[in-house]
Amino acid sequence: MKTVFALVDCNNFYVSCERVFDPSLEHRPVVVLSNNDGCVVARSNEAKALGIQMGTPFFKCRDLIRKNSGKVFSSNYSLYADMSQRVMRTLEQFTPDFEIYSIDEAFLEFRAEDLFSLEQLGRRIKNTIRQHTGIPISIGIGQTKTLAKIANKIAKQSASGTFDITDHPDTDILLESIPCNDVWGVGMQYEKLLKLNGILTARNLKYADDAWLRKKMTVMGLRTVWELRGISCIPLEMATLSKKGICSSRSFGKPVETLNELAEALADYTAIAAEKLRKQRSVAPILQVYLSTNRFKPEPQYSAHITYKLPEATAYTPELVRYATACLGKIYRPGYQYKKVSIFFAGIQPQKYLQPNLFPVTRNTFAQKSRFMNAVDSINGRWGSNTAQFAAAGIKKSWRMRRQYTSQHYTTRWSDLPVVKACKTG
DNA sequence: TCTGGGGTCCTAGGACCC
DNA sequence: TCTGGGGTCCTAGGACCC
Repeated sequence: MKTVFALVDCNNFYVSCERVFDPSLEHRPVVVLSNNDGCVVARSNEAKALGIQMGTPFFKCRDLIRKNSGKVFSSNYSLYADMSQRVMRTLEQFTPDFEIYSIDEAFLEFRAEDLFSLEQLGRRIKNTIRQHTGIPISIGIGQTKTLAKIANKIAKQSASGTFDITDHPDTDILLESIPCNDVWGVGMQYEKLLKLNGILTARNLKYADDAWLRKKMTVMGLRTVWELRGISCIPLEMATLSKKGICSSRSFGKPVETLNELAEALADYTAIAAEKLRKQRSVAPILQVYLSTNRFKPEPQYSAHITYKLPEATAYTPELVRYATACLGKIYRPGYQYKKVSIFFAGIQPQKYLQPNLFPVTRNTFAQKSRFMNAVDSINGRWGSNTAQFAAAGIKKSWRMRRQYTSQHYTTRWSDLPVVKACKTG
């Protein structure tokens, strides 16, 4: 059975989410910043035209944006996650063979013979998403996921916003115009390696030697190249798999020196990661704590990490906070200006396979701990995160990240609902 | 003043086993 | 004089993605 893949990608997703609720942002340079208002992570086409690159530190382009009457937003993840869900729910209506690839991308698979015109189908999807959610998208169609990705890049440049590479008389001509680092799976390191070996375009890559690729870029690289040749090697992944590692990490709004404040922040992040753990009904047997200063500053640098194997895997926040705090105490050195602390849970396993320790480590039973955590999670689910939180995470939280330009929670908070004003006509 | 956060997969090498 | 072969598991590190 011959199938084709369509890659749907939301255009400038975070910016588009903001624009849905504020039409005055159309035709203006708009950027959305990363956590802590650090770097640019989304740009409108007008901002791209000003030469603002993905990942540019905000302080380097602030003036340029201001001079061009641009608008800046801190990231508003609850808004973007909610809008993403709406897009995905609409996409699902077009095929059961559907993979959510990221917050703003999805792969759809179709049986080629079922379809009259792929290009037409693409346009129908695009119009429906626009009508239902207000988000503009681009669609690329190809015989493999990698080719669909390339088709999507081409679609973004076209007026229609869709492009079907299966329909093209000579793909080699198209691939000739694509630099090899634009191919999905080729990053900076491989780009350098390929360049050294005279491989500059996607077309060069397509005809590179298999044995050499296998040796230099592992099976992953070989898979990518076969996909360029039209042989599908990367299947659709429809099930959402449980995470194998869960991390929570944020840099501070201002440098932090004391162990006390670091421990507060770490407790806060540990509670966030533990909630994710419980959400997928897992427990963690191993935790890692990372600590580091600001590598961009000329001051003395220090970074360290420590791995700790728990006596018994758990998702119980108070226990995890206790272990994490003890780990932090071991790697903390006074006299440094710290920028970031992180927690990482590894070796994650389903809670139902939990191997209890022969010698119980706490007096509370598993059932008691579960009931307590369930109560905390449902309070926060109902009334908003941080409604119930642990005192270890502090009250003042002076280390908290900067978010100076946040928009409203238009779709997830009653008090922030957009208001439609009536106006007289005629 | 000011530089993000959260994941995946693969490989090489060492420890350990019989 | 002379010191095997084959396997598994774990970890660190490196590549990639959005």
